[in-house]
Amino acid sequence: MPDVIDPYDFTPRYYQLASILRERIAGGEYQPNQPIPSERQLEELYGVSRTTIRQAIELLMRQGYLYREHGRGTFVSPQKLQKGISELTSFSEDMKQRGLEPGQQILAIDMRQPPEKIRQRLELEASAQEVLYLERLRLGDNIPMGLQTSYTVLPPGQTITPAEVETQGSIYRILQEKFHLIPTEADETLEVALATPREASLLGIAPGSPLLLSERTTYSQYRRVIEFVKIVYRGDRYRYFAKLTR
Amino acid sequence: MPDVIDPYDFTPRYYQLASILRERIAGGEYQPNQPIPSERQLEELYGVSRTTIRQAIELLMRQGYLYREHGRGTFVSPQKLQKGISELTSFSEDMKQRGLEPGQQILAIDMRQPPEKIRQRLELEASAQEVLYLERLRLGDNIPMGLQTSYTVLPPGQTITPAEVETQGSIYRILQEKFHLIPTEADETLEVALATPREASLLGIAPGSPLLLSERTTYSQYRRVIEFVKIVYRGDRYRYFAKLTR
DNA sequence: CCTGGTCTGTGGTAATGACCAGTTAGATTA
DNA sequence: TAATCTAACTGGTCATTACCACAGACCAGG
Repeated sequence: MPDVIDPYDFTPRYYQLASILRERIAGGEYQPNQPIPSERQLEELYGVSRTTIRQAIELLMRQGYLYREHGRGTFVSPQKLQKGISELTSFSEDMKQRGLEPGQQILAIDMRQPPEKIRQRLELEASAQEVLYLERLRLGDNIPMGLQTSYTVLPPGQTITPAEVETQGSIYRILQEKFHLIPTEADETLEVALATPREASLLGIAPGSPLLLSERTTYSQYRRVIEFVKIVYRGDRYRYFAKLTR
Repeated sequence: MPDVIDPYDFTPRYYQLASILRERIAGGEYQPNQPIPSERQLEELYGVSRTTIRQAIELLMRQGYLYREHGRGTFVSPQKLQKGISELTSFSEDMKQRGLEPGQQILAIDMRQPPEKIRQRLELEASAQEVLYLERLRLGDNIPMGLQTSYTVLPPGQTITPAEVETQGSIYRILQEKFHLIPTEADETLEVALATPREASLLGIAPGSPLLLSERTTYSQYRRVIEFVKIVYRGDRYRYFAKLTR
């Protein structure tokens, strides 16, 4: 990434500028809680308009790199760089962020009519189409971390084969590459549950052991439900992170 | 809220416009998954520039009311209005959102030197100042929901009296009104824990019962740590909500 | 010594005009 | 008929100019 704006680059200028500033921050050139150059100065420095400058800065603010104070300036956030700020991630990405090698063991995969409760959460009509059912044991560094049950809504007439899931690993990637469906938003709930005998034996713990139960509904860029996922995590191995803002 | 932009209003025009559009959506005038007028049309309709239109729309997108598709239009999100989208809230606000009457029973309140582990999370120097220690039983509709332990950093020399906490209820409000400290960001972790005998008796459950353990570090508008809060919730009574985005 | 102005630099809001980049539907062409 | 092109939308990016609102420093007057 060069240090100047390239007008012949395809990517927007405000995006290029954001990358440059992000590097300056990462490189320690701009220190935490210290101001970066003012908008008017940046205008001079990089030969772009204030409109563009502000777009770049807003992007970096949303990403948590900068904060502003009216009348004072724009400052570098003192955030220790921490992965896993509550963004929408798949289990695979989640594990990688924690520095663990993601793995999985598929227990079931087929197309089926979802039960009534699930059908409602998928916002499907009663004349229900079949959805992809998938039950997987999720591993981190080859150790069972959780048991995941998912119902995925595919475009009518489409299917995903077991082979595809095996090789790709991430359902999200398949959805994106094959159907151009991009998960952009999700609602998640977390609560405590106790392991059933089946869950316990699969996870290698005693029945009745405490679990962290996550239920997630994922929406596409068109605000349609893509999937409903239920995961029970081993209570002793998993911790959930969230970054909240006001 | 009028249906026209008032140039003599103190509030920014893009904010006024956002309110108007939000009402049109709430009133069903703009239907879910249907397009709202294009940016050029809104320019005509409300007599403001496209710059302002776009700011209003971006605001409503961040709030989840609208989504856009390049080349097609701007559409109303089909989201059922749901409270508790992962925003930074206090326990009191949280309870209200769930339709429960928040209550509390203060078990301890004093100024003290925090233990080493806590001091690090508060990002305080070793020459540690005293912080406000508070232990409260949190109630929802007069039923124990959780046990909260908090360490709050006050400006040097300042204190908060038990009376203030009793009457105000919310520490956040006191911080804001008395010290102009606004909580703007927080990091939270959730995991499973088992009730100690003391926790169990306070919460009215059996020792060893599963709990949802939340640890939260809250930051001010100046990106300084305001407080560190640990809450154990009754596993059978509490569920955590989060809204994730990509 | 404090109080209240004023000046200057900061970000915040807004209008205008221009062009780029997807999407769609109707007209045109093979 | 079917494929293609084109024109007219949509939102996305960018430059320029102007003025407002807040913070801080400095200075004059009490």
